[in-house]
Amino acid sequence: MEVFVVEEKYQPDKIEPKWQRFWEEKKLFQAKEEKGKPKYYLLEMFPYPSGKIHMGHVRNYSIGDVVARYKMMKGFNVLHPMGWDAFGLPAENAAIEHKVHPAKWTYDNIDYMRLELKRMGFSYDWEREIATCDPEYYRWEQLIFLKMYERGLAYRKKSQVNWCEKCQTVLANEQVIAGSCWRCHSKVTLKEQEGWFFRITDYVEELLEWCDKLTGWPERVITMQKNWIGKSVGMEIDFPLKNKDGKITVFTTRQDTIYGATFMVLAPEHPLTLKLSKGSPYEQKVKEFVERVSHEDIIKRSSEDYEKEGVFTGSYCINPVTGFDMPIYVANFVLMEYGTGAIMAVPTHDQRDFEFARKYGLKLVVVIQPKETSLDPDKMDRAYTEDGIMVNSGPFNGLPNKEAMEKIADYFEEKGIGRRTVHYRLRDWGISRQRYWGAPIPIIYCDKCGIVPVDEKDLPVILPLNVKIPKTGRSPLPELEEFVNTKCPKCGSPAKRETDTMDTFVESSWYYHRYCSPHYDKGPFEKDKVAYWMPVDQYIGGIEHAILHLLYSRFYNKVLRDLGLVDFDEPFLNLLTQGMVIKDGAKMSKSKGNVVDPGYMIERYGADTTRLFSLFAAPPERDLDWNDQGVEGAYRFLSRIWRLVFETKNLLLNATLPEGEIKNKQAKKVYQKTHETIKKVTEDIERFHFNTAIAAIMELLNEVFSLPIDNRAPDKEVVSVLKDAVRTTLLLLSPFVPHITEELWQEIGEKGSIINQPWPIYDEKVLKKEEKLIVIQINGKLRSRIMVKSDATDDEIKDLALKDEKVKKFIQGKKIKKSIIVPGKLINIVC
RNA sequence: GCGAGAGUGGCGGAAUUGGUAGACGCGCUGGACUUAGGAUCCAGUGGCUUUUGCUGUAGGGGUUCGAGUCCCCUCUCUCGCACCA
Repeated sequence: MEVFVVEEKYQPDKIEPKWQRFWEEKKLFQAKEEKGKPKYYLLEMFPYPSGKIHMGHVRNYSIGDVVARYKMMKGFNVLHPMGWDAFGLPAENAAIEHKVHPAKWTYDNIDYMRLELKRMGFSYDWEREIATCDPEYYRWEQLIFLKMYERGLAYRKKSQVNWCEKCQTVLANEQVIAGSCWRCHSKVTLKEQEGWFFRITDYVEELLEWCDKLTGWPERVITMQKNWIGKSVGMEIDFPLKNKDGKITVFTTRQDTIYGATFMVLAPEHPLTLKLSKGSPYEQKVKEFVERVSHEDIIKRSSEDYEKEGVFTGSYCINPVTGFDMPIYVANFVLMEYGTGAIMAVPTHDQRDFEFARKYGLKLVVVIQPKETSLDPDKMDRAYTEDGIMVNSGPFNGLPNKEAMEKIADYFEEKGIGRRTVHYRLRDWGISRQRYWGAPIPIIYCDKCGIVPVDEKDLPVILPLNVKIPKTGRSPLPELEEFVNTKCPKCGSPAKRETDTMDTFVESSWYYHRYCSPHYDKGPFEKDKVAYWMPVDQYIGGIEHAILHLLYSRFYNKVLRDLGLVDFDEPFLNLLTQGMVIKDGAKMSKSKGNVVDPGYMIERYGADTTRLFSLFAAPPERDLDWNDQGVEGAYRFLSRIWRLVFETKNLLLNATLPEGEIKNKQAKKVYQKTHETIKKVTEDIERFHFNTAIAAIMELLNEVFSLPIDNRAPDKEVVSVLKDAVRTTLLLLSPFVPHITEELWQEIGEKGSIINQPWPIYDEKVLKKEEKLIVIQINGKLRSRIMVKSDATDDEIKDLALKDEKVKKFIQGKKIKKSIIVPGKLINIVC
């Protein structure tokens, strides 16, 4: 191709703002409920307005934008909203550090980040923008809270809670990651405190069951949710105390081993622990032990090398099936939170019990024998936890232990000493936060009437803004008399408001419903609009919310369903979890100094290049390795397209599209490649392989550059193929890089926005080639390649292959045993 | 420990159902144009090798006409849960 000097250079800063303005003025992304068009609700996890967008956002939202724009071109009615998860701690910390009010800090950040997102050219319907710190948002959250309270789904209780000293607040179990605070990573301690809970455990079975029906979710996330729910099926069994009234109830999943239970172990927090030792010579020791353990933090107690220790309480209980006197111990490895806080110890068949028994010289009885060998309790060096045949187990002797499980359960239920039970690891969701910057919990405490919900007509309970945030980080609300002091809605006497605020995960549990009718002022959302748009067809966000936000949202949606507000079971049909953005082998972070600022990238290379690189460098689920030279490559690619259009612009403006058979060989090749690319890119976008979709377009462009174009004596046919290829390239590329494609679309004389164009379709007929490349293998090894007619029969292919010079050389003097032909691909000759 | 996923050139990554391993991009090498090149264009680029091949997808074994892909064993890494009774 002849090279001409191009006056116009690709300068993204000149075109990007122009098109962003154009989209906004034409309201191209405003979604309306429309019958006759299939709806598509595309949602990306909304950001916390921390100040600036980061590369993780850029990646998440670029992925989403490709899907949104693609679906629009495919004829879907797309809802693609954006908003702000605007309550939360960093606003308070900023207030302390910079002496600026959390509200001002938050809204300033929102203003700045909205600008940044707009500079990226994302196709959001900004009319639907919401900020969760807006009373018009959280008033509905408070209303839902009241409905939940009415139904007993929100309740107050005193319990051992996770306390983050740095954040000065309570955390839900899901928010404690390996003993540390999910937000600030500092150590979490246990604390007795009263607070509000959502009864997520009421929905535990449904949440678990639906895990298997969420076929559009990554397996990984499903597994994590299942593990978190932690269902285990077993029995509760009663062990009567010896010489005392009462019993100890244990939970076990191994009732088949009960004949081998030789001692009992209680959690230090178990109510019987101190009682049982009272008055015995062991009382003091037990007290000291319990005291010591209770001061150890969660991290230490759950660490791998935590030594298993215990103390004898001085009491015994009786094994209900063997009559054996079981000494009762208290030990640090038994958790009060799980099961009943007491375990029957079977040292022969549980490794922990085994170690404990050896340490304190307790009795071992084998009750399950492996098939091959015979276990001797004195010679065992570890517990036997596999399956086997029951021994020393009275009426159950000789049975395989798996079979005995049910029989023992029946037997215990008949005798009334045990019952089948199911335990879950999932606890109720603690939503009280002792922080200021959150939605107030709409509850009033009255000395006479007790806990009284705020009247619905008095909502919202507005978070007062005229406060000073104390340096300690403690909430100013309890000291704020004008907020705290109120009247009891029931009896009218002076009363006090709840000063805890809600966990910010409550806001994010229903924002996607609110997007459907964001300005509705008669309820949380308009039912028919939610019915039209929901559920979310595609949700995109980080894997870090695999449990937290995604489990809470599933729960919340089910609550809304049971309140009669929505009529579907699950909020998110399909989920895509994108990987982290990495630089120099580590997650981008300020402390590591490897942060790439999107603002700088946009300034230097433009939004299109930034988007293109973040989509091209890795498939969405994987971590993305940020590479500055890779960005250059993306910019270079866009510059090449730019140049191609300007070099051929005059030809394109007057050209027609290809018609009929194309004679020029090279042109025909490009024409076929164009159609192949449409097919490939369409399929790749559908399965979220954006990197290979972009690679395919790059290939097409490389092919286009091979066209024999003579600017002075242009060949009509060649130019028509060029025009078709350029148009197609722009259309296929537009979801990835919308600005440059809009600009060039206009340059080649096309009318209107490219987003309003239908997605290109390929012609099956064009894909059919007259000749195909057939690979020849001999004994599975590649030896030669031949071109054969597409309609060649197997015999013809075989003949041609055997005539091939290279093949002849390899099969010389050998007998051909057989040949395998894969149509259109290869022939393998076995000899 | 349990569960899930992964291991492919110097690098990011392709190979959708067992059928040409390394698409595409980065980097690198050589060349062209140039006062210059960190612009652009052309050619090359897994390793070894007498250009004839041999070898190669963490390692070992297997199934198959044919294995990166399926099966078994081992190693390494990442993530999640972690004394869960």
